[in-house]
Amino acid sequence: MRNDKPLSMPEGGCTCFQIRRAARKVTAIYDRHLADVGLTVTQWGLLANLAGKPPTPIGAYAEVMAMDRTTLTRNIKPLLATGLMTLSPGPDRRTRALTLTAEGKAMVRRAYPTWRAAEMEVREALGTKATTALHDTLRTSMALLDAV
Amino acid sequence: MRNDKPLSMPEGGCTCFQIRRAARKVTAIYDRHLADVGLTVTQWGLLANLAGKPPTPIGAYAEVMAMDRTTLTRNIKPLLATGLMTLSPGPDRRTRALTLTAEGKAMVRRAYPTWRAAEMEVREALGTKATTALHDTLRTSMALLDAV
DNA sequence: AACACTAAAGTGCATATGCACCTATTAGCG
DNA sequence: CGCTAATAGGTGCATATGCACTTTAGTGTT
Repeated sequence: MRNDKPLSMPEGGCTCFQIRRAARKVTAIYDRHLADVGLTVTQWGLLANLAGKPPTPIGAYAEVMAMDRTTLTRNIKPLLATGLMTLSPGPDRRTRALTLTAEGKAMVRRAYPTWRAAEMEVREALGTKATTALHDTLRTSMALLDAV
Repeated sequence: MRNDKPLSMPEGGCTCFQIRRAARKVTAIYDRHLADVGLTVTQWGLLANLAGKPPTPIGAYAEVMAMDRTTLTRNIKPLLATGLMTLSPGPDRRTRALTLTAEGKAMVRRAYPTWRAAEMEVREALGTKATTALHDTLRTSMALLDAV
């Protein structure tokens, strides 16, 4: 086997590159839609998933969102600043629990159709079959990686 | 159809959330391996894909890497600072062309096995079938989204 | 040549990401 | 009770991301 060019196609063959590229592309679509209501897709996710939950500590919510705890700490900053969620003291003096405010709930209701529009744009671009394949593949892959 | 709870599972059902979560997870694996040689996966990608290319202008390279031009401008900063690549003047006084330095080429050779190790870790966690499915699905999906 | 238009790249701002490290508090154990 | 472990959370630093805007340089038209 010749081996002069062992540095083959990291961009085409690198799983990480592929998935990051896809994340950038898809994020751009969602962010473009959600900009109409002044949210990023990350912020939308944090708000929408908190809706209906009881006051949730930072660490627990980070786990739910599969996000680093310190990343969550920073990601909620603009949401706290705009009054869409609040940090209330937990049972523990260490703990601080996240809750949606009334404004936050209103925002979730307002942003929902916008999120749906983004979701539909992707769904229409991909078609039903590719959309299902993408969801299934990602879900399966993540389950396998989480198991490690 | 009842519609009292229209705000259904954005985290499970949101394509964007799924793909960003996957990107975080996979990035962590690659970054953990590549930290051994002092690179992030983004930096590895930028170095490895520049190897063998003639001096490439910023904008052109951003397009190759499917990355925003201004993001590339910033991502190359640590690579320029550590002397792994250089910006030389292009044919045009507006243009600045990227090239790997000798140190950069050496780094690519050195980091290659490390990258392979990360790739293999993911591949082994997923198995051959899921790995192929992930690659194919992402490639297909991106082609469909780029077409829009 | 003068002026408008386009192209290449950088900056300001804001967010997203995560490791290493720090602080405060609680739980547990002798 | 007092010391130690573990737990919850925040900060510093560095990178990653991209939109809006600016700067500089080439292009083209009259």
